Amino acid sequence: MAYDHKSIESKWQQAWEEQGLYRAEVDWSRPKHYAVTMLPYPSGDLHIGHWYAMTPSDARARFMRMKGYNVLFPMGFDAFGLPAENAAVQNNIHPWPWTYDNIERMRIQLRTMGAMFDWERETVSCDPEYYRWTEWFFKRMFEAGIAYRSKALVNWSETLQTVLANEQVIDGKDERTGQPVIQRMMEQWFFAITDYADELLDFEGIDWPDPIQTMQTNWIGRSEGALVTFESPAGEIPIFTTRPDTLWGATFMVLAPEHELVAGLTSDEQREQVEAYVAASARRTELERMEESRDKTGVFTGGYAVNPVNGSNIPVWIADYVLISYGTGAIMAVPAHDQRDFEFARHFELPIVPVIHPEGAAKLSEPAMVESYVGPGTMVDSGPISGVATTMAKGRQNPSIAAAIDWLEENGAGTESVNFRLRDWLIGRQRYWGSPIPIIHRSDGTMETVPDSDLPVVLPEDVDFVPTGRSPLTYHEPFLNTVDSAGNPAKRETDTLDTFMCSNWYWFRYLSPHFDTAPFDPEEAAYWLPVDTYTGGAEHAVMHLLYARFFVKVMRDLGVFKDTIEAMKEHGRSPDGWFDEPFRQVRNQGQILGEERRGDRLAADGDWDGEVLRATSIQVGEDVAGAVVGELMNRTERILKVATADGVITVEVLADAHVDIASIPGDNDINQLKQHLDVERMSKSRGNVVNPDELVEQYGADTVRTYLMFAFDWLKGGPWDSRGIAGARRFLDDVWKLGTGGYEPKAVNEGATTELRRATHKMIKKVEADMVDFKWNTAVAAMMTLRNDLLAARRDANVSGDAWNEAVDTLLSVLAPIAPHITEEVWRSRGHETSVHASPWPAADPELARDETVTMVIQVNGKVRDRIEVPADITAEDAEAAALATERIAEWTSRGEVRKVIARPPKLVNIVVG
RNA sequence: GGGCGAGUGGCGGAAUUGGCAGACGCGCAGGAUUCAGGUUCCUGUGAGGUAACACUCGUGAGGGUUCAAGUCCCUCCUCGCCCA
Repeated sequence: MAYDHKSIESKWQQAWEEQGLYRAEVDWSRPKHYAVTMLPYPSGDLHIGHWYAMTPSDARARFMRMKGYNVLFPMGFDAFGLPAENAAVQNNIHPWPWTYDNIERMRIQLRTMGAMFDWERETVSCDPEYYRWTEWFFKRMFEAGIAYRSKALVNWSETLQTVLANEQVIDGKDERTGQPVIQRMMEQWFFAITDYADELLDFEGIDWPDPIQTMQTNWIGRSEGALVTFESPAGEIPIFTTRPDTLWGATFMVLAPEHELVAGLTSDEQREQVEAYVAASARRTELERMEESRDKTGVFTGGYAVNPVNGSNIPVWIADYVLISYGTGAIMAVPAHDQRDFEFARHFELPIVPVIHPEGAAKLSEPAMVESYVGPGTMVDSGPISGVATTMAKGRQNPSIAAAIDWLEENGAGTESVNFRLRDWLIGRQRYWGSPIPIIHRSDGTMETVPDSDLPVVLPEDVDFVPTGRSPLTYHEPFLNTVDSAGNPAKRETDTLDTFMCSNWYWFRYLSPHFDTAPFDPEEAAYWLPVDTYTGGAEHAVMHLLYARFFVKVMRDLGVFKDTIEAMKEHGRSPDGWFDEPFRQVRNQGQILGEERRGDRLAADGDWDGEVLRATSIQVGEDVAGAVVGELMNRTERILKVATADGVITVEVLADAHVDIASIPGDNDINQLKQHLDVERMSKSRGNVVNPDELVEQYGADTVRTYLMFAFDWLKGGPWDSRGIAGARRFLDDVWKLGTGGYEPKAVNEGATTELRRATHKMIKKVEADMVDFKWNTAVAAMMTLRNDLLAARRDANVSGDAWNEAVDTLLSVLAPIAPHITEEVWRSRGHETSVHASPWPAADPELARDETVTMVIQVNGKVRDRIEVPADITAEDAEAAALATERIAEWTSRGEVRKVIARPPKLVNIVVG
């Protein structure tokens, strides 16, 4: 019988579900493993990227299960968010049915993966049963002062009289109505994530990828320095600086245009200019303002402030590169030692006063400076700290900074301070399709929370999605109008929560999705928490993964885990250190890109040098002509391989060749050829979208899973190649035939039998190590190698039946996590009573896996000159003697004197002959 | 501009972390099976070189450390991500 994936896969998916094979239940007698893969947004179609993310995570969970763990691997939907609301506005479909229809479709698609999801624990974040607790968390955070309202710059549409989300603003205009949008300070909801900044910098005890730790650390951006206050007629201007040692070189100040003292500092002569500038910067987003390539702009206010270190009066400017949301919204400018300040000073002809004497160089002279000096040296013209050395070190590690901070503190001019780049998390969204914020605004302007018994505040369903740019909640009177606790008329909060808040705690809800007295059941939590392995895309490296860490620390501090900790203790497990971080181990997969396109048509002209064309002219485009015309296949340095009608031609591009690429305007160079090739290749443009449903139909889920895990380095991803999948299918066809075809030994050979057993046990060891490490491609390669050994053994029929059966059953066991259906079918057909997925992981016997002899490489002066078979336990002396004794080596050693012999038994001997 | 990561056959990718470069697969070529195509089965497949060996070259470029470098160090080029 041939391998028919269709009947097998649906049969086993149904059987596993009926038997509840993947239902995970608390069992204190067994070790647990809680595996979570990032839950999908219900866009309506499962794409190949979902398979690439989820099926290896499933394989890992299955592997852990076979290793003896009680494994929980749930699935859910992150269902609030923008696309549903856009669909509502564009197609007049309410987000509710749109979302739930999509979820229904995706559930079916997800089932075709054959993953071990425990559907009993499914969680949907837009379900009132779920967001009741999202609101509850918000309430606790509000009560604890972690959720608060404060002014922030927002996108404001004067014509619509509404705040717009960043995604709604394109080029400074509302994307729907085209009305202008300005930046305006307004009251917004925040979470005080900066309170946890220091703790979030600590990754002790968790196993996360280094790049993520680096990204989060940079994102938090801790910098040490001092807070210094400048006096001005309009009031005190505090600034934060990382270089208080250069205060004596501060020649002007710059305030953000939104700074509250701007109006007070502005002189009458300057008022018109200042007001125009403030209005102009309101039209720019923060992102635009931070573009460094932009020309420096700014306006003098006409006001002055006093530098506290020397009493000098320095001019106060405003410029939009200073952001109100960073630090204090004001900076001191030291043009001699800061490049941005230097450029500003030169542009506006402001004074530059050097205060660092560069190491081993002449003293800086202001008129001659063409850029700021940021290197080490000695402080000069800096009052009390003159003569102190300055280094490249940051904070107090730098003697000049330490001296300056000490002086500031002694003289009451400033204090040592730490500033973070991280800002508090703006969580309010002027959107409908999100979790409501359970706040009531009283008529006197104060706020109160909705009582727990009234949670959740439910989104009204009878809303109109008129494309006004405003959230329907803002004009839905029955929702809006309510009463406060005293019975007086009041208004509901109409902001909803950022969807990152919903995805902050979903793995807790999986534990008990229908629990109705708390966000999660402490009895479940005590057993399953924390999450042991969390997998998902690296695009969530900062936001989601940082917010998740923050949120768990908040939960801990709010005492949310109190009952869980009690339950844990009752079961004799120590809760210490288990509730500081959400995920003990995190791994990120790469991304699957669109299928490679053939390279572009290219024509080259030049002079032939043998087979190689030395090109003086290259053209890329559709209608091109030249000596060589074909598709660009590959490029290394100056060498191009071009597939022409006559085969592959090598073209060397001369250094001064003329390059013309039709799709890239202007002058082109050779490097752009490669870039162009790559960009085209990786484009996800229409026509190369990979549909997993079609692949499953044609090859089967097992083949798709195997191919995805085999063809890529999981951490890297890469372009899809539709041809390669045939190899995965051939492998499974072979597994089918080897497992179901029977085997009759003819002439049993002791050596061949031992070899097969050795290969089997080596394979177990290799696959196990690879699966622990998420190295799916090499795990599959090791299985394919055993497949090749089995094919050879069957052809020769020279291994014992026992060795054959051991090898086949082992192959099925280790392949089971990757290809769950075919392995189950073949496993059962071989007479096993229970599921392969409930069977234990095979044990690698180190005795059987050990090689008796190995191939030893003999090198002469580092080059391989001979190979011999030696016993695996050969001593260094014997290895050396054996190496020197071979005929070929004798030939080489006779040419000179043996100066040295390095023996690394049993793999290598290197003989130095000179 | 700064930080992190990467660059290996025609392609995807291996290489036990300093010890045989190219595992495994795709593709391609030759052969067998077949009326034929496909499937399947054998064999080969980094480049040069040879009748075949030998040998020479070869992991983006250049230099260095070492008995030994894809791997470590320095300079440079290119790509990707993050931050400015």
